Amino acid sequence: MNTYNHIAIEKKWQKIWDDERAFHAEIDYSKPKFYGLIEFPYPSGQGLHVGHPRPYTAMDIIARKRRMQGYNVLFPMGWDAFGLPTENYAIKNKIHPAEVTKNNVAHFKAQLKSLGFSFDWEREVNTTDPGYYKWTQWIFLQLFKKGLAYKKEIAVNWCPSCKVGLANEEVVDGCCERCGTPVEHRLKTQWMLRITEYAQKLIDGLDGLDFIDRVKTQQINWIGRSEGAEVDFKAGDKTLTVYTTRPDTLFGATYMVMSPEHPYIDEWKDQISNFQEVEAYRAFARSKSDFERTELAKEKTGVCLEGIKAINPVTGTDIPIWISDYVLMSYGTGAIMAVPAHDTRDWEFAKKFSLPIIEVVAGGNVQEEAFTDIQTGTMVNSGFLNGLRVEEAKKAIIAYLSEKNIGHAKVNYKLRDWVFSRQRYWGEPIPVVYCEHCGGYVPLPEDSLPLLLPEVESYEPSDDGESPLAKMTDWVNTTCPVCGSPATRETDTMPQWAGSSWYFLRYMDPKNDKAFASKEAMDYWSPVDWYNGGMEHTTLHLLYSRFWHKFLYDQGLVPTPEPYQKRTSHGMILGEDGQKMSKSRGNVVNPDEVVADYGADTMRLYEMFIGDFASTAPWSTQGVKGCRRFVERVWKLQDMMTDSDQFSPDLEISMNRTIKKVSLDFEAMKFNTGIAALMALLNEFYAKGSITRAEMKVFLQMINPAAPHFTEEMWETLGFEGRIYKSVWPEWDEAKTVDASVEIAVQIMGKPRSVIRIARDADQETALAAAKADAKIAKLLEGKKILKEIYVPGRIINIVAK
RNA sequence: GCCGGAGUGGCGGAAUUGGCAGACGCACAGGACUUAAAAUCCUGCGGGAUUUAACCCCCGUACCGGUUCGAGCCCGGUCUCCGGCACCA
Repeated sequence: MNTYNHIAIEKKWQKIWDDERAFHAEIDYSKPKFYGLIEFPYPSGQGLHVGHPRPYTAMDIIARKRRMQGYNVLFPMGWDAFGLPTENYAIKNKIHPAEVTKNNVAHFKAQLKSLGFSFDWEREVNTTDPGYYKWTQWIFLQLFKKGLAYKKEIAVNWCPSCKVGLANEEVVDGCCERCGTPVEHRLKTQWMLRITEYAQKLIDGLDGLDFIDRVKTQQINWIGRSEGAEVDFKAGDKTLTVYTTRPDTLFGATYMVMSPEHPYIDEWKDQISNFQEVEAYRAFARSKSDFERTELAKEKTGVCLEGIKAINPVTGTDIPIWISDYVLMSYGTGAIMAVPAHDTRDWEFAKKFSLPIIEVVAGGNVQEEAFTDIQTGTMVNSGFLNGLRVEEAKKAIIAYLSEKNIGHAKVNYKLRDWVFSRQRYWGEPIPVVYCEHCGGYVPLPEDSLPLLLPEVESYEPSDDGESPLAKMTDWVNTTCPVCGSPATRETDTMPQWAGSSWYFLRYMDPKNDKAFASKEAMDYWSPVDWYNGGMEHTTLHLLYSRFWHKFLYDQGLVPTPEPYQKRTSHGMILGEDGQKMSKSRGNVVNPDEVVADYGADTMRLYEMFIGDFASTAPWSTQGVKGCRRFVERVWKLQDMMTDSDQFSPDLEISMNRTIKKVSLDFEAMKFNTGIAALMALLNEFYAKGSITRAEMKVFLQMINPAAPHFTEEMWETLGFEGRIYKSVWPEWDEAKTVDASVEIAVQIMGKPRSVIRIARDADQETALAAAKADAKIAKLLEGKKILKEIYVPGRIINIVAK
């Protein structure tokens, strides 16, 4: 037997697979299909990280197994290549970002190929390719035409280091997700996408989907639906509307609070006697960054608007209006009714400023703390609501408000519209022009797409927050496609999330230049059957792409209301020291070295064997060696093989059990236990000192999806027919997964005392007789009275005796 | 603070979902082979008590209590860790 040379073997088979177009998804729409998807990487300059292959190997195993089970499999790969790091690298090294991208992609691709993934490379996509972003722009135009893309002056999260506006989802603890710099607020005109329009649909759509629960709950929490009511208060000469989830406590509203940004404040300027003080507070609130707002002690601050009074609509009482930054302009109406007795924040505020606290739900001590329980309380001090329970009172007050026309039920969402523009170069140009004559933004004609990124001298963004494209006056100044008047191009570009919001559709028909994908291709391949990705994308990419897809569905452009049928998630791989891998810690494992030293097959097996797929796990070089040892032991089976084309009788059950376990475990992403079962079976072959040809065939097939190279090599060497990747996945015989006789434990008083071997389907009488005949059991039962006997066939016998 | 998830040997982790806790791998120890080492193969490996040896016995799945013939798994309470959200009215 030749020695195992992973370098030669892996190179050989990677070339053969390429030459044979082994993993090309057929355009044969009559076969059953399987569309498996993993998140396409951002091709960074650092190259592949050992974290990348974990989900890729997992889905590769599923894809390879499904092919062996007769499916037409689409398992594609591409590049999410727009983005800041490339642009920053380009600026620093004076290379065009497109050039940087090209180099990085080539490096990534070589690394992925060295791992032997069965991607259909003929369907490779790249978001920075004009043939691709043409359709990103096209979809944007559809959103624009339906009023879902709009421009608005808003206070954006501004990262002073990246010099770019950020979406809410990109701000973590008040800091820039990417560089950690505290985010500031800046007023800027930004393109927005009306994802809020789809808030309810995004919640409802989750119902029929096979997403892991963590993902569903996180999306639901992020969307943040709440049910309540809007109530109108007379306030000065105006009507001030508030949103509340506790309309039942209206009788306890002893003051109101407006956000410092509320527009009424300026309109009341002449009537507010302490306006200077109010202005000072507003300036103070404005200067606080998000970081300070979340990190600083949540000590309540605020100023009373002197000279303006509101009236509680149910009690008729005059109540004061305050402004405070604990009320946000971006949620509800930007104003609240304060019920200090039953809301923790209002209670703190009322205590600090000595405002009256009136109990309207009995059950707590509202002088000590706010009583917020909605289950147990009964209404008091509340006129016609007295005596009702909270839920009843909510209905009653809403009915009353509706009848008087001063309020109504209302649903609110925490989700906010998606800030869609970036003041950077390396992104998709937004295909609109601003035309004075037409009085606004005019979309470019669809047949003029793609709108190419112009060549610029310098990619550097400016401190004033203008995109590098703004400096390109030749490009910016154009004519309006509608009226022909002079017009200016939009100079902001799209965020990185744009291209990834629909890429799975492009894979279905990647070269189409008439449409983003043909109806035929989408009807066949949609939806993605299984999408595995990181938890960190739950409220970003995953939510954004569901939104785009739902929009496209509503326009009749895609066949399914949801893009992904199933979503699973993998855990992170930590450094050997249990810490997150990072350059500064010096604990980064380079996948190229692992592949070179141990081989791709070992690397793949190890990453699957490392632990529970969904959990984080630390890297272990010793563990890698253990998997290499497994590969070599399998390799050495060649010397032990006999010619028999049957399973040997004493291994028949093990064989069938292992086929079943591996088949089911892989399907459930329990790769660690699936591989453990293969190792256990290997140990059986070693214990026996031989393996039959029939056993070898099935054994190699089961290992193949996880470790495709050396199994293919052994398949060929041993003279099995064709290619292993084209062979048919083994089936198990359920009847042969169980032995006729079985060992079961015999307990006395719940403690295991002995083990007996009896027929699997032995009846209670036989089983108990056998148990009592056991010497140990007989001895322990001597002189005792049997009170109860439990027999669970195939599992256990428990005898209760005193 | 709120919402999720978890806590099992020296380590990564198993446990048919209420039925012999610790599969499989790593590390470690002993043995075989070797001039020797590595590699490889075999054996052992939760803790304790006891023993010439085997059997046997006790304890053990973060902690306290409960349900059950039987609990790592279910219920009540406590602690710790991880993830998400966080002044959302």
